[in-house]
Amino acid sequence: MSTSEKSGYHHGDLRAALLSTAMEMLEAGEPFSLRAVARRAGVSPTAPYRHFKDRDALESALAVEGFRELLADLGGGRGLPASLPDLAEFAVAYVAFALRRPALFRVMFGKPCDDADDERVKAADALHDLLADALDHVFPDADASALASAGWGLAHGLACLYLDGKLQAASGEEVADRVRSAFLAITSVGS
Amino acid sequence: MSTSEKSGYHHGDLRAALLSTAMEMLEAGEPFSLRAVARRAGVSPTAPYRHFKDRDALESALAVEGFRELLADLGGGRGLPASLPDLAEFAVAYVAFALRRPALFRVMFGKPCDDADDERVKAADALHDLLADALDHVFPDADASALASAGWGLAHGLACLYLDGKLQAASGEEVADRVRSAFLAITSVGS
DNA sequence: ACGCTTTGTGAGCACTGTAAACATAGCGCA
DNA sequence: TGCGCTATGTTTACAGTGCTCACAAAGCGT
Repeated sequence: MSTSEKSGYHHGDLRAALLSTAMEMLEAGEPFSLRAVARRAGVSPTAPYRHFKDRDALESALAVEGFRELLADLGGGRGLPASLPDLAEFAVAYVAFALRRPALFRVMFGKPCDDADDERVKAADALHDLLADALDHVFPDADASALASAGWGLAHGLACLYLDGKLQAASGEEVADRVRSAFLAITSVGS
Repeated sequence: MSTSEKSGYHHGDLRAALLSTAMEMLEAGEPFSLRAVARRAGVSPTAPYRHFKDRDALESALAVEGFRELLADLGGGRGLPASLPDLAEFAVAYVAFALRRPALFRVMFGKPCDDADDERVKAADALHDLLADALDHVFPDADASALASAGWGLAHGLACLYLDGKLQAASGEEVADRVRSAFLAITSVGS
């Protein structure tokens, strides 16, 4: 009641409605367009422009939400990792997120980050910082920044490659196993 | 002469012409559409459909070419890497390729691999195999497959993150340094 | 109660991908 | 040599897209 169906003409909270229907379409795997979300939200094709400058602006907003969820996925119920295997689970969770919400993941990472969008930049930085904290926690003596980039890069790269089918695995479980293996393999290479 | 301007109506080798003008547009950073490449090739808007089923088919062909070049970049003038630093240079070269040809890189990796396109699948596999060979060469005792995935993932992830501005660096040199550092950091973490 | 600002609507433009019917020209075969 | 088949290019057309602009409705402060 509170967020919807007020009168007929004025929607009440179109912005939120647009975001959530857009998110639904993303989850459903439907290709989405500004017009399509407008249609589905029961509103005229140009109404979204009152709330989003651009198609890109809508996507940015979705991406920000995505970053929030990804961060929650990584941080939530886990606390800072304390060991190498804990870090591997980070990577596993990252890839799992990408595979569970492929379209959203693509929106988050598929195109150059719009630097003008502060929220989006901040969200990405938050992720990097979380990684850096985690790695600094496990390896206090190492170059935390380099390690954070490496960790993020590894997780992100594997996510992309599995998402695009460049690497393949039969099930989600198998993906998790392989990501774990990859992570442990590359971190135990220095003899 | 041999590949161009025959009569007026029949182009001679439109397919190749379309591919190369599309590639040029990609390199120039212009957003490309089937119609646009047709226009630029001096041909009617629907002519490309005689040579490519789809927009996707054109992109796949470009991607295949991209994989060829990436492989050449990685293999050429280097031979199989023999040490960990050699492998780091692999990653550096991979990321450098992505930054030097961003649009092409996005075409290669930006969307799910069309499994129906054999050439494209084969090209991607070739890359993975090259990596696996290299890693098996440097670490004969390790799980080559896991290491290859990890190495590819790391390089690919860093490429994406720098490309999207999620990680930042002032110059190409700095990117190279950071990629090297990241690679060396994560491979020397097991004490 | 009046006007200003916010929010939604409508028509319209330039563009895209794609399909279908048509035109041209080169090549194999009589 | 000439005839027709097929490959290749053209035209026309349609639905869908992002986006702009002029208009309409509704809520809010004075």
